[in-house]
Amino acid sequence: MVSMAYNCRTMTKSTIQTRHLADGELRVLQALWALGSAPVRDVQAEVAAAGHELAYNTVQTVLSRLVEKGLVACDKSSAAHRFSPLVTKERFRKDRVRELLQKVFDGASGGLALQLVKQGKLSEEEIDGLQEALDDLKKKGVKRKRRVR
Amino acid sequence: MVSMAYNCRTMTKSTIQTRHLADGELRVLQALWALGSAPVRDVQAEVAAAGHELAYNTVQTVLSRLVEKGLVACDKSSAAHRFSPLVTKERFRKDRVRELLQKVFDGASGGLALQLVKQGKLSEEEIDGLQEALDDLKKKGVKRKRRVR
DNA sequence: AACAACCTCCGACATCTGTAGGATTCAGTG
DNA sequence: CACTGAATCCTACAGATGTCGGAGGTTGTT
Repeated sequence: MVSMAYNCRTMTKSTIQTRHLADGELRVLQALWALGSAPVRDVQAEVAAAGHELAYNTVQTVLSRLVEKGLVACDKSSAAHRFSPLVTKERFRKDRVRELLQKVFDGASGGLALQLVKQGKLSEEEIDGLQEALDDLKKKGVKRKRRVR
Repeated sequence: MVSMAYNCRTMTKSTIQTRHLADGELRVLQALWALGSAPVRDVQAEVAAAGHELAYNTVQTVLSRLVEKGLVACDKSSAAHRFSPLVTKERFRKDRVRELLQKVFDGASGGLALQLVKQGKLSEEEIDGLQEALDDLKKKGVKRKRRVR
């Protein structure tokens, strides 16, 4: 029924916006990211493996809600339906960061980043990766106006 | 399931953990951060100023819910109660970052930071600040096991 | 065919959030 | 003191989520 709750199906990549998911839904989606495509039974197992036991039916309900929201696809061709994620983990992460920035950090990326560098225990590799990214940024881009939104 | 969702009133600073707040509650809390301490009327005005018109009673309800959750204090000594935040914006931000890290980034700070640097539009100053922070980290911390906070 | 296993579908109920109306109470003014 | 305007308190209702139970359809096996 198309459920236009989230019209995240316009085609420009940057238009897609996933909304904040509640804990349970996120857990199930994460299981799907790990599995790629799977029937309820497997998703349930994966969620359980991740530390959250849930009744079969519960997983099913959550999955169908995710389908309604357009975040998961359901292939009904065979007896046991197979579900698969429609958003990538990367996309989702990006959106969550954006959300956090807007809602909690007044859009100041620098503040969040700084907070992270100070509070997160970064490994040497991570530090290197970051420095590299920063150098890049500085070198080639400071004025490039990348318009989004 | 006991619903002990929020027993955040133990006194050690590091024990306090604010839970994810819904949008409306966050907006009200933000107004309080801006005001410091204020009666409903003022909070309502502040929230409105920030772009969200709400009925007086709505603000009041949200405030009392925040009080229940232990995030806001209510001084009833005078006729019009005065509300004030019990958590600082900093504390809250820190917790939200931690939450995002755990729920969406598998605890990998580096991933989030990188995401930010790439996606967030950082100003030159922010970039400099970050590089500095990173240099610091690298210089003094790499092998020292770094006792938590 | 009859049975057991497994699935899906539908319905349900509790909690949390958004939003607010109506009743009640209180403080200041003729 | 009676009235008025403002503030508080209580109640409500709808939508989103968390969590399932039970009815009823498929399928593989005896």
